[in-house]
Amino acid sequence: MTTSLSPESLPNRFDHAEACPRLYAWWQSQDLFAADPSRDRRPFTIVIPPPNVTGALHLGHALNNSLQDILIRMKRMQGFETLWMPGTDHAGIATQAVVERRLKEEENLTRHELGRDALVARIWQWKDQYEARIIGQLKQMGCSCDWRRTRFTLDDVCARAVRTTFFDLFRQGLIYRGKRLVNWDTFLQTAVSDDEVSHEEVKGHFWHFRYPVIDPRPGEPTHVTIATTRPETMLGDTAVAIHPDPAAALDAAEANLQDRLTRAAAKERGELLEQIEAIRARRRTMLPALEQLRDMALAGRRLMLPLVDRPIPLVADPWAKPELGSGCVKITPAHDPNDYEVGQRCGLPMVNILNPDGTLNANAGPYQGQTIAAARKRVVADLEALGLLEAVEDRLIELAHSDRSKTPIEPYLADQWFIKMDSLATAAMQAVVEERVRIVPQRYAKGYLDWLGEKRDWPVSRQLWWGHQIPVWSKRVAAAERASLDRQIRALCEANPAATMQWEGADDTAVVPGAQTAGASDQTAAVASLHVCLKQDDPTTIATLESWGLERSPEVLDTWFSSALWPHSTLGWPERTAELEFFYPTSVLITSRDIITLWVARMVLMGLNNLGEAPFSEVFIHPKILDGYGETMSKSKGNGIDPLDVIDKFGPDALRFGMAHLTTETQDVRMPVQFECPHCQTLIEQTKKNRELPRIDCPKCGQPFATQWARNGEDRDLARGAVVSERFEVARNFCNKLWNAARFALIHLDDYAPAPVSDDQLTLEDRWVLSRLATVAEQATAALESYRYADAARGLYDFAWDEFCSFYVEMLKNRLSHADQRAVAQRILAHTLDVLLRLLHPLIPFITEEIWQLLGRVAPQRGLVAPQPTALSIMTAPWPQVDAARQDPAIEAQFARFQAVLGALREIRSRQNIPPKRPIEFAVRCDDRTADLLRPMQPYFLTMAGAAAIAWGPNVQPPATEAAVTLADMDVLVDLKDFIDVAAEIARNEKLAQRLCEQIAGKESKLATPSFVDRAPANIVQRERDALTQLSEQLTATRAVLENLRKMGA
RNA sequence: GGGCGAUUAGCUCAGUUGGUUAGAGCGCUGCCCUUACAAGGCAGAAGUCACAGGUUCGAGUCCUGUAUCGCCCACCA
Repeated sequence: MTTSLSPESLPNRFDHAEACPRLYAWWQSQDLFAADPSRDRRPFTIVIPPPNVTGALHLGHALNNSLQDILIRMKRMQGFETLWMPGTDHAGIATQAVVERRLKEEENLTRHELGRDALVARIWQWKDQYEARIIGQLKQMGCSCDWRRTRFTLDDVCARAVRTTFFDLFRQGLIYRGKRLVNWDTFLQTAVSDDEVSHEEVKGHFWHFRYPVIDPRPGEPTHVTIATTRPETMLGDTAVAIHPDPAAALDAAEANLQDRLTRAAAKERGELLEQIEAIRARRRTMLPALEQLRDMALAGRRLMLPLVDRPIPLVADPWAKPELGSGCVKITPAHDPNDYEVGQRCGLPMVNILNPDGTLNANAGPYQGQTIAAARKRVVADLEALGLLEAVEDRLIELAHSDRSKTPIEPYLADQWFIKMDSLATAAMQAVVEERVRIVPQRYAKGYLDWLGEKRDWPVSRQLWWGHQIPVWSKRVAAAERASLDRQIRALCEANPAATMQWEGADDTAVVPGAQTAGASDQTAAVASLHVCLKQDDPTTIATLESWGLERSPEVLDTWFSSALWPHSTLGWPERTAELEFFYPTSVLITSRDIITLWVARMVLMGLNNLGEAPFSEVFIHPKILDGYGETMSKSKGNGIDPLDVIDKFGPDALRFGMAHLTTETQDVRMPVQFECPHCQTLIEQTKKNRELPRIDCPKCGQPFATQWARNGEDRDLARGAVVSERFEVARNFCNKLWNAARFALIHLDDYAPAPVSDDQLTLEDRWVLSRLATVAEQATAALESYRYADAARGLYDFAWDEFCSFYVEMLKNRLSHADQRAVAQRILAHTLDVLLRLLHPLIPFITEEIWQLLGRVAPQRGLVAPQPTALSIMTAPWPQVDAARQDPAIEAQFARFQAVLGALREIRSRQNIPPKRPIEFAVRCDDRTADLLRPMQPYFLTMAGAAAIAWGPNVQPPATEAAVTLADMDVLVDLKDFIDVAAEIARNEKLAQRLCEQIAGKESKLATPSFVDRAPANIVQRERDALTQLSEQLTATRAVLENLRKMGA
């Protein structure tokens, strides 16, 4: 790689738009990202949390991937054989929904009209497009993934891992068929997962209905009252429940409240007391009626379900809560998970009333064909007409909406494949408890353990087309047929180890949309289902199975199933590949907290099951990025930031450094968002109001620009305003500072000649900067190794800016102009910059590489003691060793003295408004040692503060007209000659004296407290005494100065 | 309902095991286009560390409670 620029003609800005793609392409051409398991080094592995191919990456991804690349790059420099495994996730429902929606919008087609194969082909096209875009974004961010190994959760390698795992679990008996309430999206006609459902509070009603009792006996109620927020579901009711022991349940409820009362805060007590009182009132007024209803239930009394005129039983079940409502609850087993449980316990039939498109089916009798909303109205009206509507309350209801289609979710029960979690979860919990998997920050381990501790079986089937199709062939078999089929299949499985079978018990309550009523009596018919799982798509076996009437499940697996295998499927498992042997288990997983359970826990569980070893030893959970209002960023809200907008404006290094700078141990990070006017670059604060506008008029230049909401042609033709955050300015400015410091170095290293340097040639500032550098290297390394990214970024920032640039480089300006000092100065400069670049490289890879290349041209041989040739790329340069011998607290303390005097001089200059070019004279009253130390620094006072020293030592006489700054143990006295602003100086000193008095008073009272003097550690007490002495001396000196000034003023 | 977290300068955030006078960046004020950098330099103003108790010789830091905000999980006939 060559650059034709000479150092003097380097631009004063790093041109990231030009340089970054060039550098990235060069890294790739040199194979610097490639991981090779045959190399004799220690492995360090990270698997990327595969981004969904749903769309482009957002700022959360930018954070996540920056943090991974930072670690990867440091480890690579530390000599590890480093693999960062890239890839993307097929993201089941999310991707299918996006493609389906486009299909509808652009071609007005549904997926059923297009057909399964064609739809899947469309989604593959979408995937190719977005995978390319995502990988492009990662590359622009500088991510050093081994791209040759890029995987996709639906590719052949991953598919094989999925098949193998599913088959294995199936054979172990850990996969079974069961019922689960699904969130049915009637628009997309598919089930959606819980995390794709958002709950909104809407105004709704709570209806109280009365169901007539069939043939009430004397003294019995004629009606039973129930309440519901979803009246139309009454068409699917198959019972009304009453608690089997209302008195005991009331006692239990009261005991529970009493227990809470003992722990409750004062504010909550009133409410609890009210509730207790309500229960007591119920015991007095309602208990007899409830017990009567219970007796009726036990006696087998039935109710007449109105509108469809279906007799339904009154059942006794503890799900009914006597402390709530009427004490009776309607039971709709096909549309409510709790009701389903009741149905199971009481042997109730299930009546599904819903078609897949959200209209009511034949089970709804006269309401068949109506939409839910229409049916709801009519059910209420019809019940009212019958005089069975007892009351209507207004109530806020949490209504579930599908994130994908924005339509209300309808819950109903469907057959699903489940994974038994008991043993798998226990193993995954142990891995964390025993710290074989360490979660950082540790507080997140609790959520992981709690979630796994519930051991809720994992429903893994989805009614989708995009995903790994479940490799199970099934048939419902009548009792008569069972024995012969069993014999056939059993023989087949014995002959073929890649086939395994399972009977599903006498379960005839399967409910699918549109299914007819399944009566309780059917259960006795003992129709069982036979399931055969195949490890491979072996055409002969499939043909055989199909000839026997088995059909493959149309369903696909939950997308998290394939994600759970990611750490080993990407390495080629179930093959024992060299990669798997070498790189598994991986080193660390870096992700955000919202998928600790969905993903992290399942990876641990599957890794343990498939390989007997957890997939990683550490999990780092990074913060979440919120907008300026503390809301999560999302494209649908309009407050999301595209990392490419940030890269365009600030550059990829600034994006990464900014991300690291934000990554503290907190769980959230706020990032106020601005629009950038494309005409005048003004930043316009994004508000909740303007973030949804299609166009915005720039308040500065008045010109309009488009936002992501631009829909009509006129708006779309406008220039688009980027959405950015000024929180990246710090990082951008830092990169610029570094670039210019490097420019200074390059300009002054033109005659660099590598020669050994001995310690006695080093000046105070050399020793100081080397000491600081060693400390910073140590701290930055420790910080990055323990995921304290912000500490690393801040430490390096402070050193580079405040110490290297503001002091060391400034001081070099003198020495470089002296021929006899130039060579040593150049050596230390080149060395310091070299080490600093290497420390910064993981954070800001592009700019450090560019400088590294340029530095290599003027100073190819660097090193503190003996010159050494440097690496071709900074990526392969060794990580700086911590040079403990260079750490010198004494030198740092001495340098601090110099800095203090310099600061005092600058303060006086500024206070007195002395023109910058006008030199001043000063004296320092201090002890002899300090004087000896500071005397050689005279040239620096001249160049850095425009101040010439006229005297040093304990007995210097103050100049006639002075301004003074009193430091810890010395006075800096400036001769102000004719330009003193006496009044200003008096005011300043008065203020200072007052502050000193306050501090002295504080210290004195502290030291006068016997308990402090007696009980605090001696060193602390001594420190207070020393401080008091020093403050008193400062006060005396300040008063003397004041007196002098007042004389002058008079 | 359960859990987790936050509250420090106008804004965004640091603040190690409790111990001198609580820091940074942005913004603000003043001076400077000083030959690496105006995306810069020098200096300055700005804080009742959310509130109330407690522990301690000593609390931004530890404990309890309150308020506000946020996130996760569960549930709501």
